[in-house]
Amino acid sequence: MPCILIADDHDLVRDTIAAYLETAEGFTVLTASNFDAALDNMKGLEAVDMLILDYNMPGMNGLDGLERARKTHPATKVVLMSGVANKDVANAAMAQGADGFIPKRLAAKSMVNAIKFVLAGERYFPFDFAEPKQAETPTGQFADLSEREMQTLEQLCIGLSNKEIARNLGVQEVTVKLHVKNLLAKLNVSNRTQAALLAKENHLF
Amino acid sequence: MPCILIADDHDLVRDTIAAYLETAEGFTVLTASNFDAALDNMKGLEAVDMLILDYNMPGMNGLDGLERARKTHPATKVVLMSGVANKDVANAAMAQGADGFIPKRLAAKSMVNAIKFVLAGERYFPFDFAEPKQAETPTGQFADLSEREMQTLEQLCIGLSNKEIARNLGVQEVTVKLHVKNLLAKLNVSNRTQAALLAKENHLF
DNA sequence: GGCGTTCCTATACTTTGGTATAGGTGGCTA
DNA sequence: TAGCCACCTATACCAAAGTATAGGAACGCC
Repeated sequence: MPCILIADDHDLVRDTIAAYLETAEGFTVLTASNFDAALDNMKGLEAVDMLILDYNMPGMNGLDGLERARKTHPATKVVLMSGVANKDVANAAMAQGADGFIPKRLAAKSMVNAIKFVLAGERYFPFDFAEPKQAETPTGQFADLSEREMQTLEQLCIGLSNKEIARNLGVQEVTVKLHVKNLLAKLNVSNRTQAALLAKENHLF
Repeated sequence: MPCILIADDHDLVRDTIAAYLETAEGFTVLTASNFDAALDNMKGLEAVDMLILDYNMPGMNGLDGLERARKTHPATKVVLMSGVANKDVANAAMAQGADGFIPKRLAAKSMVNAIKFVLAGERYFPFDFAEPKQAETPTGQFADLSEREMQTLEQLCIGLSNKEIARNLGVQEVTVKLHVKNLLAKLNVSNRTQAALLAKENHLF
């Protein structure tokens, strides 16, 4: 029977998940309330098949905890769990060798499926994180770009020059320069390349 | 008990998968050897929970088949299966509303897990497709960049100016300009923004 | 009407980016 | 040894990008 260690500083969250995995699935479940306690717990017995780490937890220190856990216990599957983390964190975690990433909004049944997946040797990555649909109203920093500035940004994102953009938008080059200048300020970046990169990172275009 | 319809023109593949799902999991499995036969099969009974479509199959016509299947049977989960398709196809399929994508190289056990996933209302997307690791030797156009040019490109990808790059690399600004000019030519793009975008698209940095 | 906003244009300017040409170093290789 | 290549530097020039300031047209809003 698989043995799972859950480390999360929220007692309620940790214990309910543990209880669910124990009763519904029959897993052996250990718990810890912070990162160091988790590693301590694993020292005694080497039979922990999976370690579930809360991303926001004392001692975790972002992805450092992941790295440390993987180094000290290479045979144990390590899965990150988070309630707030975004796609980038999940991607980074997977890139650093996590065996899975569990958003807390996942249904209990799906979480179990994910865990089984990982125990079977697969890696679990929640689909909605793969290409998160951008909110129709652009988020945060992009929200207060004007119509024209947004169109300009779009052209920046294919690497066009001011002249080309001017032609495409049917305005003078000076106007494009103005738009560029303004959008750089609004996005808080210092040149067009950074603006394009930023927009791409946020999957705007 | 879930009812699954598998459509694949390779008899061996189709029937072994069907047999496996029937015996090992107890699913009810129907089969079809091309796309139109699959749709015909579904006309009679409305109880097909999941439709597994081979991406390369007579009548499938790329992602057209996916669209047609989804329109005519909105209640049925549709999963695409392929032995050769790459990440882009998988992404496109998921974007068009497929409930899952199964590469044929998946272990049988994992495939079952994926199917259960989808039947449970999740969407399955194989992790290795999410961020395919770039070949260590940079592909094609990036292959003949020199060491320094590659380093320069890396800095371009965070939107730095020539001056900043020069400082970071410990050389004069003119030298950076030279590297930039050369790498633009090698990558066949016309400015630094396009170079950065291109590198990012290929997940170089 | 006056006000604020977005959008457009203009002139003028500085900085940055990109090209061209030339030359020096060191390493590798035929 | 000669030749190639990656790398660095220099001078010079032109094009593109970005800044600053000013003003006009159109719109909605109080």
